[in-house]
Amino acid sequence: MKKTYNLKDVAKLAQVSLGTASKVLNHIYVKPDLQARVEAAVKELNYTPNEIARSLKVNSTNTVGIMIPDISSPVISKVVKGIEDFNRQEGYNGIIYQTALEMKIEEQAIETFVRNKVDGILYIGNTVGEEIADRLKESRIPVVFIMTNYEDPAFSSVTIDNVEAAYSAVDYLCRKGHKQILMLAGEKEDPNAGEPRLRGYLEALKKHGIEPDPSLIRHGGYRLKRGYEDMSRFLLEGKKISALFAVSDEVAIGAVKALFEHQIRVPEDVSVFGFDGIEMIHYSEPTISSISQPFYELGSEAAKILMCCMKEGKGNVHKVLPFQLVENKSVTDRR
Amino acid sequence: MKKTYNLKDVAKLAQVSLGTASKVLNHIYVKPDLQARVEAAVKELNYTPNEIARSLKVNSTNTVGIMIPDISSPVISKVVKGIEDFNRQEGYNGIIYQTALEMKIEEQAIETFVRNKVDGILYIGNTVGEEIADRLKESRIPVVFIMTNYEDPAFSSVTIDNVEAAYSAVDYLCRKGHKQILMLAGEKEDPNAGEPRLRGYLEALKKHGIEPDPSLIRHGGYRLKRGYEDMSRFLLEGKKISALFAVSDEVAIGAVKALFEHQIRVPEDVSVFGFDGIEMIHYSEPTISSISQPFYELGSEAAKILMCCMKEGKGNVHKVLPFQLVENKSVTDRR
DNA sequence: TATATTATTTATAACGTTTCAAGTATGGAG
DNA sequence: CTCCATACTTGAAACGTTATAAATAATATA
Repeated sequence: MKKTYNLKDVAKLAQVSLGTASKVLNHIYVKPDLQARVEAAVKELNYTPNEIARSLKVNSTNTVGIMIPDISSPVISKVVKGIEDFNRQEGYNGIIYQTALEMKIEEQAIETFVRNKVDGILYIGNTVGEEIADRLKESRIPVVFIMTNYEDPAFSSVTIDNVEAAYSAVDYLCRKGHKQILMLAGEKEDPNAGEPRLRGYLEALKKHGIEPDPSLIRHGGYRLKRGYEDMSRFLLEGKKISALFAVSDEVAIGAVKALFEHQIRVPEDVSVFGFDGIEMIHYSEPTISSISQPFYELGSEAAKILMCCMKEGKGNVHKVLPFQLVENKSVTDRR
Repeated sequence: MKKTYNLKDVAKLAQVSLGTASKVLNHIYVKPDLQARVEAAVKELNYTPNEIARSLKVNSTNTVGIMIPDISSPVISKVVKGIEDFNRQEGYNGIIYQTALEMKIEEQAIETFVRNKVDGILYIGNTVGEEIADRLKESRIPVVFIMTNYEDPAFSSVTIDNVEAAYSAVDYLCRKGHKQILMLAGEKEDPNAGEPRLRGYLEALKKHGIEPDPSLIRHGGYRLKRGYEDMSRFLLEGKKISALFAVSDEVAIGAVKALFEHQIRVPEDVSVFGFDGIEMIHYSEPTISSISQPFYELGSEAAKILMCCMKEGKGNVHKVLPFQLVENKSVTDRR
């Protein structure tokens, strides 16, 4: 078993001191001849620095912890891509921890991050419990929340304006003459997506003088299957609607399947409006109008802000990125 | 700035030696009273072990490096979920490195993994270049390839039988009476997905006595957009076909969109068969028949094998997981 | 009771870096 | 030619653990 060389070996071979060898590797000036000898030795021994030892000494790991509900969601994975690409370019690594939005697991995640001395934390969730917030604070690690609603001067955040986005979606539907608009609204207790998007929906109805019908507000989930199930259940009631506003594109696509199975045409019979702007909305039949969130940028922007927090030590930056209304073929004009 | 406590502080407070404190934390027997004192001190100081220091000392990080083309792919993200779930349960962390299948970046990934002393590497790609294989070997880190074709006794792997899977897909189409079967075949030089799936296609045609028509084999990409583009391009030629076999579900879904735009009905005019079994095949219109790969299991199984390699030091396990043929509504009977 | 044996605990040396005070060249000024 | 500043280089001390050998306490044996 060939031993793996360390900096001491390099120094010895180059006939310089450990300190000098270290300097060369950190691009600190030493006399050219010594530098050359060290570099030659590095090559000769095929030396690779031990990042663990460095981390221990300088007390910084160039690693960030990433808490997400579920990597297999198209939304999350796009955000993570934005994060990873930015971090990589800065020479940082990421440890991903899937929490399934469960507080217990979130606590484990934080524990793991603390033990592993991550330099920063990126958090995607929806509800941030007090306990979690407290743990994050006592960890004294910079945190940036992504697409996560939580007001606290101790942390930074990157989001879109969910109320405004939902408002403009429903406003769009109303302008097209829709009056009975079902909302598949996500989780009732979700202060991030569920609650604000519902609020936007209500505000838009109000503006258009439409009395909200409680039976047209259905709470449920965010994923494909739930969209299909929740819509199917609604359709069994036989209630008449002219449009559907879904809390996510996955729910919208699931709902379209349910509508199709009930021989209800989209958009001729019922219009559908989604939320998120995942790639698939352009490939479903019909293509689905939606609010497009800049996932990749949400990720990269958050990573960038975190980088500042880690390097300059300050926190409390709050950035709201713009959304976009994407017009596709799933909404018809009722005027 | 409150200092963060270390094991020495704990030992001092508990009035025991450092070694004893260490033992308690590693669940090695010490007299109950000492143990109690240490535990009390740990709680009192809110002590968290420094994993970095431990890693340096024991020369093992409980971390695995994960090389993948792109986390935002529905296929990859499912595999990664399988990996992460298994690793988490074993107390391991993962460092994800997106390679975009570029050798240059793959080299950087390996370099990063070596510096950070990962205990094992999971690799998803398609082509494994000699250089990459050599680097992996000289790193002396256990490696498991996932969904990646590379024959070398030095490494382990988890895959499905792509030839067999493609064969059974095309065989299925042939049995339904299809003769002019277009294959959107992925990359020509891809020994993992592209090449073997094409081989399966050819073998099935041969078995059914169908002379393969070279103009019905189109190389291209694997993602939604490429599926749409590649199919659109094909359709402009006006060539008649009765079925399409797509190298991936994303390609299939993209192609369905192209077909739809050309007013070609699926499956009435053209049948479509996909590959992968991503969730979306059940939500497209029509639902798409496909070969379902056990993504999650591919990931978790690979992580499990890697765990063995890391702990027992042996490599060279090759596991082939079963695929499944999923019958949906995108294929019609032509007999 | 003294001694041999076993069971625990302790002190100390690593692990591979960076850092900083102290040391040694180098070069310029007097 | 001597003396000082300046420019590099060096040696040793960390960083927070684990592991090992040496020391001590506890128990059994005669």
